[in-house]
Amino acid sequence: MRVTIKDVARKAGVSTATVSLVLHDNRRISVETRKRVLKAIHELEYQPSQLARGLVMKQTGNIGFILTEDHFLRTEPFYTRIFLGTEFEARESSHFVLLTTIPTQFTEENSLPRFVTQQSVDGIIVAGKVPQLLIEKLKHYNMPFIFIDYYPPKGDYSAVLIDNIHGGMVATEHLIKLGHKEIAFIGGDMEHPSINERYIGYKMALEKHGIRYRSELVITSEEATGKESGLHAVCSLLDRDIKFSALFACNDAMAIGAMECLRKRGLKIPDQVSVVGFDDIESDVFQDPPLTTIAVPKFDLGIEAMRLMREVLANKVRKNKKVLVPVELVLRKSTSPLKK
Amino acid sequence: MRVTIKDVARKAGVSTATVSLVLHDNRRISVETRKRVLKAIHELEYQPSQLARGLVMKQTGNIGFILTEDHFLRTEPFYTRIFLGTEFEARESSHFVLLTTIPTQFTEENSLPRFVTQQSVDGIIVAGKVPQLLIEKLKHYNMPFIFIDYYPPKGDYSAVLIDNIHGGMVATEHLIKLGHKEIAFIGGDMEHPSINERYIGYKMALEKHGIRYRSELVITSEEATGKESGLHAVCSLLDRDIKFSALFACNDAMAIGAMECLRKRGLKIPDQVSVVGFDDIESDVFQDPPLTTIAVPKFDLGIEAMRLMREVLANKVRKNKKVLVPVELVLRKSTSPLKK
DNA sequence: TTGAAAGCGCTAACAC
DNA sequence: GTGTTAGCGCTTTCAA
Repeated sequence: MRVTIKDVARKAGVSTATVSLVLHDNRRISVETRKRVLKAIHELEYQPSQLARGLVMKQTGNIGFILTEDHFLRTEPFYTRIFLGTEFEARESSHFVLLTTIPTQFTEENSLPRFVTQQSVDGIIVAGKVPQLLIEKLKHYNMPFIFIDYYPPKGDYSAVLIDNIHGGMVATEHLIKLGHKEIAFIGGDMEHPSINERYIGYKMALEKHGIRYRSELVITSEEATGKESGLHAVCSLLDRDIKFSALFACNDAMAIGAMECLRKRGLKIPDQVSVVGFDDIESDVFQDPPLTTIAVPKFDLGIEAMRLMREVLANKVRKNKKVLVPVELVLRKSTSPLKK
Repeated sequence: MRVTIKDVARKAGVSTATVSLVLHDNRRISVETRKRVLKAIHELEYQPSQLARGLVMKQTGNIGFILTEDHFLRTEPFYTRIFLGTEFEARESSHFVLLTTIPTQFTEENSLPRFVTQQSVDGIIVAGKVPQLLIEKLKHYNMPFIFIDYYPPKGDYSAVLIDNIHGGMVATEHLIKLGHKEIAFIGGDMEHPSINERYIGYKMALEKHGIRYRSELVITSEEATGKESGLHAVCSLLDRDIKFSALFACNDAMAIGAMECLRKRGLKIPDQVSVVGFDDIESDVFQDPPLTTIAVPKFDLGIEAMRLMREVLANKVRKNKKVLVPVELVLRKSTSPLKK
């Protein structure tokens, strides 16, 4: 049989109410009894029942974590790291995180995660880009939700976002400081806010340093943001005989594809072309040369989301607070000063 | 305010007990009232509180899922797939799965997952190889646990395992049927039951087909089971001038490393050496040539674990039942008939 | 500073 | 067949 608050009360010679009060360290308990109760708790190895507590306090102690199946099953442990951050931070407030995936193509036929229909969570964290339909459906339930690394086109929500604009600037400025002036940008899925922001950062850096923006140096027509897209984008640049001494790819996957093309065409990295990516994925280090990039602190994204969730749950904050997680340049071997 | 069983009872003009009985579809309720109750439930969109239910039924409705941080963050989505299987199957019985990681080097300093110390789960699923210390600590809590793809050296537990022996046989027999007689085996971390079983399967197949086991064709000295180990193992074989026309690697990672070495040494795959792996990881398809392997149904492993957990929870089964999940040969391009 | 008691939403005897 | 009632383990007024 489980040790209950009654057992503790009996052992300490007090009422259950008193035990409850010391548990919530209420100060109007005398040091004396407080000590007795604590001792009893310790000796009995008492653990309060979350169930009973939740029942009276009208909260489940759970947070739902939703992402698309694709994102969760990605080879790159991007979202798993974010989840881990959330789970880690959840320990601070004794929350549990219920992870579930939704079909990448979420349609009317698909039902919402059970923990929302069943109201088994106090709030929902949505990681990565998700179908608008999901959001619409989620709105019917009276639960706070927080986005990570995505921001729905309409509506005003709480979110934890990557500081993409700044990252884009830093990446580009790094290249500029190395003496480069002909800096290409390749991106894909430009609808995605994150990608678009990195592009904005690129443009801002150019402007700041008085370098003219040249549209022929920019590829934004790729549909996807994978290796193949990167390869394709750079090849198309090269095919059109566009000259550039440096390249900023909107993410590492594309950067890696780009390097593949560059290598194939016999261009030396970084001697002839400097390359910088974005994300800091695991395989960067195994590239030849290792890829210089903007590191995104995945774990921190999860941590911040959980913290924000706590604030929202405690009504400490307006429902549309945003937090921008800083990124930083990681110097590896794919960039070098412009050779004359 | 949440819709409760009382609201339903009032609306249907019955007692809460009746509603509860309908919910658990007890048959001694007249079709008539049953219908009324169901209607009320539907109209009010009533969702029973898991909290309240759990409190009286003395079960949390949660299952804990533990794996090491390393395993969860692996590039290859092996354990994430297993988790997904568990989570998917959990829907059948309205369970929630609480995923948490433990440090890969779990020591006395590390505490157990909160959901176990706090008794917030009804059972625990442990995926992958974990430190013995974890298991010892877990035993103190009176909860059933089930292992996936690992079996502790001591003790007798419930487990969902890959049919490695059979898989090892099938892989080897495939090679034998192709005419190969000089079949090398490379393995690492032979303490791991799964690896060792695959090795046993290899030996059994040889014996079955009257092929003499030759220890010089076997490398079991590698510490790890990664790409580098595979590369190293095969190179050492080649360095010693050992002849073989086929190779069975204990997993795909090693197989891929092996192919790298083979390619470097100028050996054609499959013309000069046929290669079979084990696991069916994502990158198999991108190898040159695509790797023939034994496919492990990761999702199914998770499903089976959850099913087994249900049986154990319902006391339908002894605590040490094991289920072996079948594997199958996936033919790709890395094997071919022996060339004379 | 502490205790008595009500009640969170549900289930399960036990009556009727 | 259906209702009454007593909890499950906790928190929280309200009294004392």
